Amino acid sequence: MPELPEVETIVRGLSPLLKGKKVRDFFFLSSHLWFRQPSSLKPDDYRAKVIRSIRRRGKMVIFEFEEGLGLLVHLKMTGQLYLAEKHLPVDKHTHARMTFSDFNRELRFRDVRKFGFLSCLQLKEIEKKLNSELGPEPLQIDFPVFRRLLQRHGQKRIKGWLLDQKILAGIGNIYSDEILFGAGFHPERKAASLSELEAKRLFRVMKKVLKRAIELKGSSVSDYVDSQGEKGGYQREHQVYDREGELCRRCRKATIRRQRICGRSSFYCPKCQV
DNA sequence: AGCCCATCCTGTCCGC
DNA sequence: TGCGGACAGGATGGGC
Repeated sequence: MPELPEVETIVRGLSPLLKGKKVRDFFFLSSHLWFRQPSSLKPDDYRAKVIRSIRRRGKMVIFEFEEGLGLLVHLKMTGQLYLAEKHLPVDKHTHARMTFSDFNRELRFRDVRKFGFLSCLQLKEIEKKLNSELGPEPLQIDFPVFRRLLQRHGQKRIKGWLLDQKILAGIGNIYSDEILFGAGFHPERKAASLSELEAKRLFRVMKKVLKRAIELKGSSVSDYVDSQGEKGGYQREHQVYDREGELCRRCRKATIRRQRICGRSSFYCPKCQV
């Protein structure tokens, strides 16, 4: 599932290649993608527009075109956004394509489970939506703000706290489990139960895990590939995620437990995480 | 405020 | 070897 490190990797891959390129054609291949998402613009409106920038906010990708046009993309669990040679055939899971007049590859949106979306909106509308739906970026936040957020939502369990996009934007099921293992906290600990020192540890580990995952171009579980169709490498460093029944890599005594917490499969070491 | 559940969707896996 | 059912999960919305 593309979370912050995966989406960051995609954006870093797309940005240098697509910045300044002019759209030739943009079209949806699946009607569900068009009808399920509110849009104020039509795909045809993007014709001949130049891409000014591509950026990430939380788990979302934002394309900025000239004249205030924007495109908001969320990959949810199985979405893919990548560049492909135009002549390569599209399969039934490819739902949108964008071609360029000055680039020999095309941008494709593919999503097996159809949870992801593209939203054709003005940049101003996108900004408004992001500001109302997302909390701050985990890699930009400073410790005092982080601590305040822990206290403000203190009754939440720490796993649900990390997963809540309104509190912090970009962390999903894989990284919440890896961060909690790294910091040594049981996923059901209440956010407000962390002492100042413990909060600092969580803060530090959160940044370390996310940065390392970006270095390795994300975790390839499920369908994740980057903008060039390549897999990431961070899954090789997973300590707990999807390791149920395996030996804990830290204590070498307990085995990793899997438990449904906050509506998600949660993996943790019962000995190392308290 | 926060928890739980259902919903969207389809490929995969398990048991018979 | 095949079939049916359970399961996975990001975000949302409803009910408690």
